[in-house]
Amino acid sequence: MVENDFFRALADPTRRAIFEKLAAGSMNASALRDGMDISQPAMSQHLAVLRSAKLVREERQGRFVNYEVDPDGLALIAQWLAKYRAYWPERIAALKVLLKDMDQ
Amino acid sequence: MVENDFFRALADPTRRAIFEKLAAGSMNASALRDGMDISQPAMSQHLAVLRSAKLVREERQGRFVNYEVDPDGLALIAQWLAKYRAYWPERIAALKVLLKDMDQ
DNA sequence: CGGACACATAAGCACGGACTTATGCGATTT
DNA sequence: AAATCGCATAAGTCCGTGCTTATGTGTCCG
Repeated sequence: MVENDFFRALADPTRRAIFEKLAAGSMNASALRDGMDISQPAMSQHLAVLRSAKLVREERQGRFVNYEVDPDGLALIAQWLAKYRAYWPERIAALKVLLKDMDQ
Repeated sequence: MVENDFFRALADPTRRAIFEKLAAGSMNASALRDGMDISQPAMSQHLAVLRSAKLVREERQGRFVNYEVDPDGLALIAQWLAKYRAYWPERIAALKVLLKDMDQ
């Protein structure tokens, strides 16, 4: 189940912090670590979870692995959210119109 | 932290099933149970988690408690998603325009 | 008024998941 | 070629969390 993946992946605050950092600009695993007080294996494991949730994708560059945000995961979240657009508050009701394009 | 709440709440497949059921129509806790193979206390605990995440809200009716989808939670998810609209695939890029209304 | 009902809460348990230390594997450097 | 570096994986530990059984609280009905 795909939904299980991205919700579970983002349920962890550390992984959300990693994701936010990558959203500000792609970087490798070591660069992600500094300023985060997290061990190297822990970072590697978090990235594996984010990867399997399609929230992040890797690109090998020599002995470095560059990570960046994967739009696929965000699209999956948007699709999940779109299923419940009937309940969205009026403030963002205008979204309904546009999301019709997404469905087909 | 609010994000922590709704992501963690939806990370559990049983709670997502409950939420989907409520999205199809509001009902009380007992009605939610049948066809779900879940004990009464478990359902009550799940509903408490969904409630604190603002994904669901209750409305007491006599000795029954009617539950329904709370738009606030969905709005919070939409807001979170909006932060990363720079990475959305082209297919739903049109959303960017509309989401500007949501930010302000 | 007393019992049944709908639901919430308490307490205990078992399992998953996030961490640790240790090690493996490619790639680069000297 | 050997050492080092960047990262992944293995194995073990600890804690959060989802379940259970038991009980509490409030509401309806006979």
